[in-house]
Amino acid sequence: MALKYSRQREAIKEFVMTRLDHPTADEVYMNVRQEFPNISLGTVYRNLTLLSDMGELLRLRVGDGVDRFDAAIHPHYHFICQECGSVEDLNIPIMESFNDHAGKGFGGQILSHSAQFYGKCSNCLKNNS
Amino acid sequence: MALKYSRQREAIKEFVMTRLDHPTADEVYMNVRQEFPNISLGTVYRNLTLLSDMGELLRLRVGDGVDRFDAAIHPHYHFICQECGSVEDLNIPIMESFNDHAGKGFGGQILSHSAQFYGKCSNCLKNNS
DNA sequence: TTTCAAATTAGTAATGATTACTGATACCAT
DNA sequence: ATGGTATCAGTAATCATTACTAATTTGAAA
Repeated sequence: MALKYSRQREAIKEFVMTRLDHPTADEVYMNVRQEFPNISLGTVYRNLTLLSDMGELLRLRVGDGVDRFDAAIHPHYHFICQECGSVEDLNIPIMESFNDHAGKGFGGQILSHSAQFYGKCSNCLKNNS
Repeated sequence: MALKYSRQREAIKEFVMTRLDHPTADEVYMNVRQEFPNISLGTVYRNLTLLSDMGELLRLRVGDGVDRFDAAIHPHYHFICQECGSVEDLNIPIMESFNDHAGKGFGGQILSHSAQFYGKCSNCLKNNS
């Protein structure tokens, strides 16, 4: 099971890296299809999973039932717009002390956390809906 | 579409309220079936969704691909054991200032957040696996 | 450069969670 | 008691994701 190069995997990774939003497998599929018209959705999923497992991508689950993929692999928080569903990275550093804070009076051991922030993105604010 | 009483819905809500862990729809189904052997999984889902929409239950998505339901409807953080997958409530208050903190240098408007903490639960710590 | 085993692919079938549909039943105001 | 409608059980459909398989691609050794 030594890893072998594949042009499809390369294109998938390249595409995710160009995006600041957090494309779903289907969005990746739709776009990579322009370069590889016969690529299959299974190939996209397999490679996204592979790249995530290798730590070259982040698999993101923000609770909308679809997996999203993020080329920014450093730990960070996410913002989800309640209006349009868009997902953005937030630039504040991870609050490490939050782990200890949450562990007060808790019997187990807390090692990490993730957080999602909700509200309106700048676009939806502008269109004041 | 006035709401009508149903014994099934009552039993579903009752069951979730007795539980401190966060049962999935299937777990609710398995248990309510003891009282209503013919209840269908669809009925369980419909009522869990209805109760969540009415704000009497919380629908929880912690990223394991299954929806969980929580009778503790006040906002609170969750802990997920990386060992056994169990989900527990954390008793610390929501850190409201986190919203403003995260909004620094962000163009949109942050109204709320959720957070999940990961590690080992007390049970798995005890069995030091 | 040819060769060949192993990894990867495209295509498709299978899975698992959830939702939608339908005719029968239960609730409840009149 | 009755009639209208919400709810039900049962089942089919959907959606995201994973698994399977025969054919193709890769890359290291001959």
